[in-house]
Amino acid sequence: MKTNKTWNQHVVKRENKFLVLETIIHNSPISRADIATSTGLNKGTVSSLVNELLDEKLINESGPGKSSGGRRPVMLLFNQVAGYSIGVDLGVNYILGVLTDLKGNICAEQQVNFSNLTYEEILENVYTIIDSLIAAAPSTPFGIIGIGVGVPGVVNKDKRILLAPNLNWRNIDLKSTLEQRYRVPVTIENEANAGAYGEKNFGIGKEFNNIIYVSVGIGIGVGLILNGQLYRGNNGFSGEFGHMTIEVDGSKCSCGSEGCWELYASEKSLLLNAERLGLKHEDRNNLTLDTVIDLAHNGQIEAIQLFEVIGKYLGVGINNIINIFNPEQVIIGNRMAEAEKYLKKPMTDWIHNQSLWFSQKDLNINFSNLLKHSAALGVAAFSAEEFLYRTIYEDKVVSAL
Amino acid sequence: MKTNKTWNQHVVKRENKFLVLETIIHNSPISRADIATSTGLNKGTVSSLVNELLDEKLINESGPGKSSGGRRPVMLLFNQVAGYSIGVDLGVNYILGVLTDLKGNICAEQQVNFSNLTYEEILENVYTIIDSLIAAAPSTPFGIIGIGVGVPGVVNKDKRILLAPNLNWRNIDLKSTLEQRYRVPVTIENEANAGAYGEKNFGIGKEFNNIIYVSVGIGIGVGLILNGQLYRGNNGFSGEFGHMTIEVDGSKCSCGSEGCWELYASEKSLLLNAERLGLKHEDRNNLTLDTVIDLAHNGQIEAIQLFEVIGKYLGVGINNIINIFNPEQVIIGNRMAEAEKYLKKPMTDWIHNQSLWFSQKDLNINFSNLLKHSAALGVAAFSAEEFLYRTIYEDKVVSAL
DNA sequence: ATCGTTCGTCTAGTCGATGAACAAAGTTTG
DNA sequence: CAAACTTTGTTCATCGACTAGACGAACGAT
Repeated sequence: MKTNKTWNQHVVKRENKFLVLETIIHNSPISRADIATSTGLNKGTVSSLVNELLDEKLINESGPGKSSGGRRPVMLLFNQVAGYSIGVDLGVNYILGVLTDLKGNICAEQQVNFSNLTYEEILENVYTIIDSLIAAAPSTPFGIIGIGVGVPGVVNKDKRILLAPNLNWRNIDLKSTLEQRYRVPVTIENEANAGAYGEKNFGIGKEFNNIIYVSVGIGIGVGLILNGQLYRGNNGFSGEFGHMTIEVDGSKCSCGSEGCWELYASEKSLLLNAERLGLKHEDRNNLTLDTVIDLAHNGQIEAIQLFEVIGKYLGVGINNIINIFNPEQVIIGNRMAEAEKYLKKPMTDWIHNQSLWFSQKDLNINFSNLLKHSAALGVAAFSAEEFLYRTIYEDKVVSAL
Repeated sequence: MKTNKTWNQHVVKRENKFLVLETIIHNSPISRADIATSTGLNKGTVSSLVNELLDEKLINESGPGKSSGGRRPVMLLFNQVAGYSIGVDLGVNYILGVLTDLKGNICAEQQVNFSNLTYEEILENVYTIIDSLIAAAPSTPFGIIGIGVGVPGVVNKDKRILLAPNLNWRNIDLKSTLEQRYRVPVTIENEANAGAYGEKNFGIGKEFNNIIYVSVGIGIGVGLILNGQLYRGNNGFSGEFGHMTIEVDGSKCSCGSEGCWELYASEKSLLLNAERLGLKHEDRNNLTLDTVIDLAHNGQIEAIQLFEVIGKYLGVGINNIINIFNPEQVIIGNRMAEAEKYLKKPMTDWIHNQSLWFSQKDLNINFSNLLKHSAALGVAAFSAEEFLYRTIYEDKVVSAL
């Protein structure tokens, strides 16, 4: 990538320092000598950069490692507990908050479920969750290094929530609200983007660089990792795949268009179909995704067939995704991923039959393995990554992420 | 962008040298002093880099410029005639070759039309065209710096043509064939990718960084410029938008799937519909796109209505594109763009009615202004760009483009 | 003619990467 | 067990690219 920036030795140093840090993060424990060979940097250079990182408390020396026929190396570890990050997944009917160390390990977790709350009430719940996560954080050199929030809606480049239809939110500046209260950097991100980032960093997408993460919940959103980077579009609105037309002149969608994908393949559509069938759970009368899954588990054929329909339509949309992006990996995530057992076959059958043969080369189709944690971990990782940038670039350069 | 590479002073120098060259290319005539202020580099640094570029014949000094109250600056010009590039657009029923200078100005042009030729026959035509373009090139320091070919099919990362359905080609290594004959670097690229690159560099897309170029010919292909760079997908197969399903269980497509976009919005579909209607041109009996356009120009209502249908379906697909990519610009190119007059209104009407309001912010929908030249100019530009990289990076580093 | 301004070059200085030498701490071998 | 070899990590002199600032040249304005 051509960056239209001038290069000088200061940039070189920062870039190399970041490279050394990343090498330690992803390969710890690792010795100075190994860093030198794996990065191609000179031993002396690595030594001096490592010493700076030690001074900044970003890494630690652990005891000596195994000898390979000579002096034993001093192993270096990423100091993943130098600070803690908070990630909040703000769903349509739940809030999930996690406290993670800098490497994305979950140290504490809080969840509340609700329905039909006002913005103010939801905000109170968010405060409560964040407060208790902060209280749960050990005392560390850097403390809480940032808060990330994933929302089921459209977020613009200034991190303002333009529209969250299922929450009935419009034009909300949650970022400033939280920053004023907690005095730490806050980032707001679309839930699908966050989930994609979570899967890329901690989940099943670790090894891949062109990932399409399909978040199937009440609606459908898509997060795009292209060439290893999150693609957000011109204004931050990319991935509104839920409103991709798959049936011209199909049923009307609330978005104003017709035949949108999420009318056929989302949780909303599943529940609608279930209701139409008059499906009922033994001990409840209010249908939810979980109840339908229960029914399927109990072997009820209608419930299983409902999932098979959803699976086929997921296949239709994913087939489009494959033709468009030629991705390495497609990940199905969010709540619907829990029905993998019933969705997988009809979905992959459709894809194998319909997709162009060359597109199926090197293609992986997976269900999320982080399940409900994808988005929360993703936003927490955004904060952690930005914190490392800030620390290395010392002068308040905001990450160009 | 994080490149997992080490940085040292050599990289810094090359990068700055390339930056200076780009500044001259895009702002010539420009003085050394202006380059310094606009790049942020020191005057001395610029001076020494400029002198190297002069030695390498990549730039020229022209006479003194206007004084702004002091010594008159020496103006620098990009030596756009240091070498010439050849771009070939290999269509389904035509070959268009252009000879361009390094800035993309067309110096010579050759076209032949044909139908139903074998690979060998087409190859002969390509040779003839390239030979005559080479003969037309003035003698220059670097001569012909490369040949680019755009093809209507799927090209993998090794530049092998895996499949060109409308030419009935499979697994063809045109790159090696041409390189052996002409002994210059050859690049093969999908026609839509090439067109996108052409429009981004020379056409209506100059000012934009997130461009979706929709090439509407016999089939439909799409070239993606995301964050200023061509996105090719994991294996180079991205942009097979023609086979995006827009109608589940719609008509069968040759690709094996159903309801593909290009069944509704391409030249192929236009001609099919025209035939069904029994449309006939005065003096010909074989229908082509041009004849239908002629009929529309003559006010024949059925022909105009045919275009309106195509326009609507173009709108359907482009609406999907907008929801998916949140682009800055969508460009409709290739042969169908010539019918802009009849397509535009039904297309934009559909889009304005169906697209989410926030997606339409900062969105430009344009028809190509390079018309049939987009792809040929694009591939020529690939070669030119790679030549500059090679020259600056001297040791045979292949462009990471 | 003189003064102030701008352009481009030149020189000394700074900073970071590099390579080589070296000390420290191991292992292997006879 | 001692000698020889290996590997690790530090130190130091050197190199190369950028920078700041001085300087002369060229030009406009007074």
